[in-house]
Amino acid sequence: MFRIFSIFGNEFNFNAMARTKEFNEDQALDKAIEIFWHKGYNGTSAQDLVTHLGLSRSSLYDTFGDKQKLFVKSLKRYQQQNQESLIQLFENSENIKTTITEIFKQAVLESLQDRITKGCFMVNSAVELAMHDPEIAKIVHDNQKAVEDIFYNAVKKGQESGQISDKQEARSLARFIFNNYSGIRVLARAGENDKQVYDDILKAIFSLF
Amino acid sequence: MFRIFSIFGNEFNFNAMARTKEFNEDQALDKAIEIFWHKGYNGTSAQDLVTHLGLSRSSLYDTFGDKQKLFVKSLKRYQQQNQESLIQLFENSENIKTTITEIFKQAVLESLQDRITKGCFMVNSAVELAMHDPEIAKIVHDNQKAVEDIFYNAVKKGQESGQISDKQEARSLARFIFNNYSGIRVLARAGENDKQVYDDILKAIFSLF
DNA sequence: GTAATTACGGAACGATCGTTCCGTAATTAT
DNA sequence: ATAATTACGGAACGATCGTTCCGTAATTAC
Repeated sequence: MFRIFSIFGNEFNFNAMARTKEFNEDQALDKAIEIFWHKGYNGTSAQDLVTHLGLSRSSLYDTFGDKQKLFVKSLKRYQQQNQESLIQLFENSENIKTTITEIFKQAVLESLQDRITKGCFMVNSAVELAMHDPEIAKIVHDNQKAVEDIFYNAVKKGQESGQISDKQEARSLARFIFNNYSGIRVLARAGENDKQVYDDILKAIFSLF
Repeated sequence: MFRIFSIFGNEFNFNAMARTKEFNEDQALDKAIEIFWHKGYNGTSAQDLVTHLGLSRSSLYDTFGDKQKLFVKSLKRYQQQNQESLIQLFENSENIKTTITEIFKQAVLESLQDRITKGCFMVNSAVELAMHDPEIAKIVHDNQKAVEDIFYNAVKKGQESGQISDKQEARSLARFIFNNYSGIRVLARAGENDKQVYDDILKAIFSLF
């Protein structure tokens, strides 16, 4: 920090140093994502955060402000990470339809593998908080639009290259895909672990295009 | 209440009467459904319940046990009500596919009309609680199976009468329909109020069968 | 070293949580 | 009227909530 005081026309420069943080902020945020994802906002106590993040109450509050601010920062980070990996998947994709099926199959795999099925942090937050917290609502809505657009661009590209049937409008298909992705994540969160249920849904989805 | 005491071989019958409840238990449950649906389990305080149900703490606890028991009873009642109305819809249906579209259109209407969009109480509870409360998980899972079966029977009937294409397996289609219904309810809970988004999804869904 | 600043660990705060308890009201058979 | 029972209103409980505060540790320019 660097401060300048001016007293009676004389300037004094103070360049005082402070103790360095003993933890990495991004790593702490990743831990916060984990526990908020698992337990939800209301289900996660300040003590849970202290324990799971491994830093003291004061450090936690000094760094992130309060519980709501930490949650918002976690959710935004999660959003950004997922959005980037989604974009990358389509950038490296040779066949759009195959990539979309891979995305769904991956979601199903996660649902079946995870001993603790967490669903989707964004869907969970939407259901728990969007209605009562405008800031969360905006993040959820922005995410929806962003993901929808990523699917839209992918579908459009797929239709132009003939990989995807153009019987459905690209925008409609993108929204349809997003909707089914949400549904599957809810199913996972609800603890469904019968692979056949997911496979049946995927079969129906991908017979559409 | 009726009690029998036996003292030294003599039986004494006591038939003592008590004050009558000033509220209707089912009406109170409906109020509980409302507020739990709106605010979620963790978001609803005991004071919220007292205020919204209009009865005292003691009456509330005497009647329903505790908050979790009241929630379970509310969710079960909601499940039963919805299941019955769904069955009735298909019993009175002349065209299965039309009825299914009506169900979705109704969900969309509710999402757009409600000033406070509550989504679906079952979906909300699944996301918030199924993972941490086995009793809720069972209700959610039973509901999923029951609703899936209702759709399955309806689809099968529709396919036999030629109202629904039999290109899709009935079981697969039923699960697909359920999945999209969940998705739409999440969208509503997230506050989506652009009719075009819902219409696009419905268009895609119903082009499948 | 000293001064200045920030990080840390943990105690402590007031508020709210879900729940219990108590005194009184209501009800009806006796 | 009395006895027996349950319902009611509201105060009160201990526990936990999110948050703040304080004393000490660490860091670096001077």
